[in-house]
Amino acid sequence: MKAKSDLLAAARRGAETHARQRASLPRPRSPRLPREERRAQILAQASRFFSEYGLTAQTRALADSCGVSQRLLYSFFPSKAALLEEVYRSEIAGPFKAIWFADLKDRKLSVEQRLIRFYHEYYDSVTTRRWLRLFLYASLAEMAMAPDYIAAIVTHMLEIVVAEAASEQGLKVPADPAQVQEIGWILHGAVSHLAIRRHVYANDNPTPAHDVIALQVRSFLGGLPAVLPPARKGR
Amino acid sequence: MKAKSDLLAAARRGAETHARQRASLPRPRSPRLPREERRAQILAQASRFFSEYGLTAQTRALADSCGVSQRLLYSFFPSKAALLEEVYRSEIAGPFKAIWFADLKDRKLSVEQRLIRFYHEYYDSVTTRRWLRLFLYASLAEMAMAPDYIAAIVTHMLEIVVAEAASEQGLKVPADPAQVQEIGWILHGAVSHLAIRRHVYANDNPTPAHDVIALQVRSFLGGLPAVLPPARKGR
DNA sequence: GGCCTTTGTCGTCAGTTGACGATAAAGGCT
DNA sequence: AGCCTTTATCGTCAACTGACGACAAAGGCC
Repeated sequence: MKAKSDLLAAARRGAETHARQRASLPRPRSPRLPREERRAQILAQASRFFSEYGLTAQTRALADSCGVSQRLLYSFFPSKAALLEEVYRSEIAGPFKAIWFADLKDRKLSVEQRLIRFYHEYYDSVTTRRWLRLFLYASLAEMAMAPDYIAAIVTHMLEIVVAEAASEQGLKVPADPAQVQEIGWILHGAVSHLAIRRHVYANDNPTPAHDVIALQVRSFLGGLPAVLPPARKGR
Repeated sequence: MKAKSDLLAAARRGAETHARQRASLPRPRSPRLPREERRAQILAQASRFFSEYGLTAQTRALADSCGVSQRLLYSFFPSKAALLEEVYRSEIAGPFKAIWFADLKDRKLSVEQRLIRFYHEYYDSVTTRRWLRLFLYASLAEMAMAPDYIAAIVTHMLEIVVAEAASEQGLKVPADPAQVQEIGWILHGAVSHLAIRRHVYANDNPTPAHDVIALQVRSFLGGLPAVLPPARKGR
């Protein structure tokens, strides 16, 4: 059982800290870079790093993984908390593409085609290992941003999905937005949970994720008449 | 923005450490308890504590929240890692009730009734805030138990659910168990994600959880013909 | 080459943090 | 009460950890 003894070490340290210290190699000086370039590099590495080892992982280990001294971090970010905020801001809302809203409403394609295409892209570019783990770590630590993100973006998206699907099948959308959202969450939750299973629970299944998503979309659309009433008149 | 400055403090410490130290009150001596009783009490508090503040929260803060000295913890558990293992073992597989397997196969009720009843109980007694947060913290830290739990229990359960639902609707179950599981995960993932949203993302929606679950079950059953082929012959 | 701004590192401090040896308080037993 | 086993705490150690003042190295510019 590898995880057992490593659990704390992995969670707290974050990486092979001290690897160099122990060997007492003084670490080759990092080449001079323009300020913004170095800052971007550190930020990029920080998201990888904290997404893997958690928000409590240490600044020394992060600096090591960036190949710079720990002190340098503090010339770009006033504190670790500020760095974490920056990582979160740049990584969470970033990958969401505005064009998806338009694509979801594009009636040149069937709703099934639109949903499958959308969730394929969503799964590949939003719910990546990195994104998911950051989002979960931040939510668990009660940085109150998960609700913001969900409220601002996903909620709107769910309503579009349900409206389009209902319209195509001649079903009536409830007046209560909370009700509409929970119906949209049926599909969105299934896809999100697939990502969590694969990226966080490491529950691997040989079926390709894209095939599973197509399955989920078909199930959702097939089940819609069981949860929505028929529309009043013809349309 | 409360979360900002508290983020690290909350994640690392865990509670109002030092509250007493600062006030320099010497903490009233804890009453003598039988060994097993004290041990159970500490274990119970430890699950509450670590589920809230994460596995990296500190033993001193835990001891404070138990009302005992930090040293006492080490007379019951050889190390923090051992304590965490114990917490995990006692909390994760524990709430799963063997009787659910039998209830799911009880054909005196419709599959819809069985699934709604089962997932109501599952939601209330397994995917609690405490359970979920522990499970997520442990999975993120790569204690390799999530796969164990899923493999041992959930997988079996998914196969029963799909078999029962398919049978009732005269649908054929694929020979490939991976395929069957992914179909079961459509519903299980939706329910699990509901729990994550409410307990971890703090995404509250006025709709009662039990109503949402009923909705999810109806959607799943209604969508089944769209993902499973009809059975070969009559049954 | 000398100067000077910018970039990066050293070394250290104060507060933590897991762990544990030594010791004290409880309370049962006689 | 005196003794002894069990339970609980004190005090401390060594490693860790966020933060930062002081200093060194680059490299452009004249």
